[in-house]
Amino acid sequence: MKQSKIPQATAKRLPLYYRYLNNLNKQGKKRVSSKELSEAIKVDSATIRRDFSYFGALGKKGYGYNVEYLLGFFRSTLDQHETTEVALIGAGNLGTAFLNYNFTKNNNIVIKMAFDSDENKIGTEIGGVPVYSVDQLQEKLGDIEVAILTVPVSEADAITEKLVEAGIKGILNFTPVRITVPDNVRVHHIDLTVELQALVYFLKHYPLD
Amino acid sequence: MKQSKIPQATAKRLPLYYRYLNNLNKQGKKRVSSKELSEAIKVDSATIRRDFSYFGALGKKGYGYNVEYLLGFFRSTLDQHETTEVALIGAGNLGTAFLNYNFTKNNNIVIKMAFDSDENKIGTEIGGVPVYSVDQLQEKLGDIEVAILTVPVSEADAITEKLVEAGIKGILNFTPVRITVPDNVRVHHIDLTVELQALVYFLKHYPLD
DNA sequence: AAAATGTCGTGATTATATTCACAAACAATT
DNA sequence: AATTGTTTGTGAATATAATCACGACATTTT
Repeated sequence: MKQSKIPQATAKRLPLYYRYLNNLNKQGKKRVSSKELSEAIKVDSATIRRDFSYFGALGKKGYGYNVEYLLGFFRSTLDQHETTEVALIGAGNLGTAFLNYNFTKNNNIVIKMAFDSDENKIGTEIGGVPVYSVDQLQEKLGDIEVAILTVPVSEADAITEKLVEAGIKGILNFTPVRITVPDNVRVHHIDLTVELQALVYFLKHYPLD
Repeated sequence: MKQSKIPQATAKRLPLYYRYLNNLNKQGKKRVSSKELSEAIKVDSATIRRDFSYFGALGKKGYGYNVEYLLGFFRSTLDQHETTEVALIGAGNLGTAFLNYNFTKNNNIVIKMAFDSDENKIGTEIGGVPVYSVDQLQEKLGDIEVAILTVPVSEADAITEKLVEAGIKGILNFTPVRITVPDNVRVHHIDLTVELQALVYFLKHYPLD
């Protein structure tokens, strides 16, 4: 389970590789080179080869990589053979967008349940996902370990505390709040305002022309 | 305009600093230390001091940073004194979430218009933002240089081409497609599936316990 | 079967980012 | 006014990541 020493930067690219290999496979492509991959996903070809090499010698010199083999390899590396169930907290606009999005298409990740505090939403289904009251977090979560957090800023800290109590191990946090969690809980922040502001900043200060 | 040599990693943190300083200022706080900031936004205090130092000596030894001064400094650095107008393409679930989100609260970024291909949406307003047909991109965009791309995968490449033709310089791309653009156009990718998969991967392979 | 071509895997190099650790400067206290 | 405590700013060290560049080997062509 812990074959560590794979650089984080590499780990973050794995899902990207996986998806593109899936596409190639569906198109019936049999082989692919690091150069081809590079052009498609905009990652330097040497970086791709280096990334792959952390897992051993997956390719053949003068030939490239066998799509099916590589895909199978990444499928098991990314644990795509088993389904990962996640919960979504906060069925507002952004949350609803997720609920209507079919993650399962290419990935074995599925949103199993959602939580909200709006009486009108509790008890209904959104995108086929049942919505429970946030008060039911503890009892409903079961062994789900990953949560998508799309609640308003004002709720973020309180809900986070509840999630941690209920045994959540990973949070994909879309609120601007830098939530505080114990050391054994992993949080990835996606801060949409920050991303937009950063893009604007780069445009003005790092002209590409 | 190009005071370059500020590391990209630093630039990406600026909006984060800016928002937190804004909060402090609203709370009436007069001074803040790198240590305090560090605890709030989960960035090492040495990193914060280093980041700030790229802009000169902004603090006082033994005292910390003056909130109001620092805020003012970042406001102008991040060009927050002038409004940046952006366009949103694709008023689906995710797009609608953005349209209902008030970026302008803390940031002078505003979504000025949206584009969609759904006849039922064209001509309406969502979250106070007018929705036009994607066929009107060229004529309506005006001098808007930044676009948020929330269209389905199947549309991504075609729309991107139109955006580039219409003079867009920056794209915040929420589609899984690694769109191809000329060198003078900047693209930031936010790939929600990849983020979720990466979080799951880290949980399984990089245990924190 | 020989030559030409393509492509990997990786040692070495370079680039970028983080963190340590401490002198210097100021603030607070007595 | 002297002492103590705080916090910056940064040189140096370390860590992480990207890129170069080429030997080795498989494939393809002639």
